Amino acid sequence: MNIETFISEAVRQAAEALYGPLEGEELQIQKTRKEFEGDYTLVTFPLLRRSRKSPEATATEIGTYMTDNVPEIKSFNVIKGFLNLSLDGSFWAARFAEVAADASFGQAAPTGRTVMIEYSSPNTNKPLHLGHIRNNLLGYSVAQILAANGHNVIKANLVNDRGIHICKSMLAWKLYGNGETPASSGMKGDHLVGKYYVEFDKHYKAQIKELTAQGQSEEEAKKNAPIMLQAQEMLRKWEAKDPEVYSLWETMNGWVYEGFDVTYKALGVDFDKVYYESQTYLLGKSLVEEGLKKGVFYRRDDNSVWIDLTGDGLDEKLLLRGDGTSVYMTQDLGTAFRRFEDNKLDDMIYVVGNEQNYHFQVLKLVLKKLGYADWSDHITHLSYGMVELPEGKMKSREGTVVDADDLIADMVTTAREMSAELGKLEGCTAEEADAVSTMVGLGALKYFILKVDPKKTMLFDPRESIDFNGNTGPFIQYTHARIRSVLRKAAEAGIDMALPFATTEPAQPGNSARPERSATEDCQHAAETGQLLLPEEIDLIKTLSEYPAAVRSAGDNFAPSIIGAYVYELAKQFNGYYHDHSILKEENAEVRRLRLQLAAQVARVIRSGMELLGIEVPERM
RNA sequence: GGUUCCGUAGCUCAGUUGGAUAGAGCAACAGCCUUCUAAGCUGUGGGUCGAGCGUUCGAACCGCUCCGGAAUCACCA
Repeated sequence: MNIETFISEAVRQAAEALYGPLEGEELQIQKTRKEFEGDYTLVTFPLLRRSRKSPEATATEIGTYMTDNVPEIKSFNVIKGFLNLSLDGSFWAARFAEVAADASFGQAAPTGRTVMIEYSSPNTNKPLHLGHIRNNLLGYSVAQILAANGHNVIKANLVNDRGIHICKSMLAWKLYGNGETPASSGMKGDHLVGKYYVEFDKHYKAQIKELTAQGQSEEEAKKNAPIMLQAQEMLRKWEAKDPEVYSLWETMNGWVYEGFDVTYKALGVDFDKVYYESQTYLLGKSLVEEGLKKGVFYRRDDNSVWIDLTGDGLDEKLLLRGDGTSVYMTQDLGTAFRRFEDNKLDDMIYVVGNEQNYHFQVLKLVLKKLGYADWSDHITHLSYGMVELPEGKMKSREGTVVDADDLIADMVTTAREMSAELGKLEGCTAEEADAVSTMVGLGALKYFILKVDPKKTMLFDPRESIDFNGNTGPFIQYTHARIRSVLRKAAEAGIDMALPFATTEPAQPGNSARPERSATEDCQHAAETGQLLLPEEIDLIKTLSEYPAAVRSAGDNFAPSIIGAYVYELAKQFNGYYHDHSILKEENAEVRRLRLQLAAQVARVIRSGMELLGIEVPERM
């Protein structure tokens, strides 16, 4: 049952019985704030023009009507214009039974919509860094969240494997590499190629210096540096499919992909489709022709094609070079078009940094002007903020880039040290210690990044390692591990765990493992006899039942941070409960059973929520 | 200059379509392990929600104007 719907319908009926038909926006219902008694609150101000009474009188009138007519409403109180309604314990018991019995809790029914989400999109000339980590984690998590919202999700990666930057690495390797390979150097492929990209830049700068010393202007020197001219020559050869250049390109890209695969695997992200720009960069030209025909685009004297967007507050934008070759926009128009057609997409999401906001604004506008508004409207640029260091932006030239592989390794090492220090690794095999350190280190990193609203610029200070206490991934993982530990102990002690709502199958007659009462009856009985459902337990049930709403909201807003906040709140709340109430030592078997089940459901939802963030949770830590 | 975005505690961040006395974590200080894992729990201090107008019964949230910061406005991708 959807609780919010239930409440708002009940309130609507009460209000309409008292004041006649209402408009939609006149009913404002929200969760009651912690500091007041009650579960849900009606804000009466919008109703006053109907009731023609004071806020207090209106609230009291509706509250009285509801306690008299709605069995689930136990009591109410009025504070200023706010009507706080308290639901009966058995109501929450029934909700809990529903949650426990729902094997796919948090997973929405299929919507039939197909959504493609493109993320990662690396260049093949250097290894991944912290910025890519944010991109990958966001992309993967949003994909998980959309799947949980019932969509068919296609995870796509568009690899930028061509262009002058690739040639720079290739050329530097050819000139200075002495045949070095990942195998010969023991270096990860992407790092090796990245090394030569840096090497290129070093020589390039030296040559510029030399040329300016000879009297050339800086601009001339940049153009005339021999190494740059050679790189451009190499690009031309590549485009002409020169066998030697092409083969080198394939080899070096192969190294990079091997390296990326390792990083992706470490991050726990994957893709359903990988596109290579070398195969798509010629797309989009037919769309340009179409635009010219429709008079949306125009051709300049030098034969280049443009669109004038000044009427929309933007600028004039180039769509095709004078020599007929594509630019970024041409390609993106083409790939967008092809993807919608090939995959029958309902939505297309690009996880790309906010530095490209303008590009996507233009992309959508151009598609719209071409008459593809139905697609344009279903393109979302999931624009995320940069990750900054205390001294500002990461700059590869200044060596302030935080390398993805290094960071991951550091996090795992820190996790291991911390675990050892706390004595958590005693009695563990080496494999277990590895597995837990990896889980916790990555959990800390991922949560740290995903808990921040995607669109905000975020700060990362490499000098202070990421926290493991407080609002962190390990805190949530730890809560899960503690619950699992309790459940293990219960099983070992042979405590009755065969709870009817612990399982997905309906109770079978003759299945002796199950008690005779149903879950709901069990809870209700307990609630009636006052043995179960302490206020803290009701609070936990309330929070548990909000999980689907959190999943929905995270999906609507493409915001893993909403899941993060939810799971943290749940874990925190459970920790307080755990501290105050013993589960295994509870003597009343019925109460103990419910507490075990409550703990089990909290663990389940934590696991499920963390899965949406791409974070694993350990059985012990 | 145009466009887009951001500004909340010393620091890092929440704050769901406008609601009650603005919340967490870190850092600081004070407590809690003979008791299901102390990576935990409890308490204390800490705020002109960048500023000012306006809309409203009610604004951190909506509108306008400033101030401060970021990105972008390439025949790069």
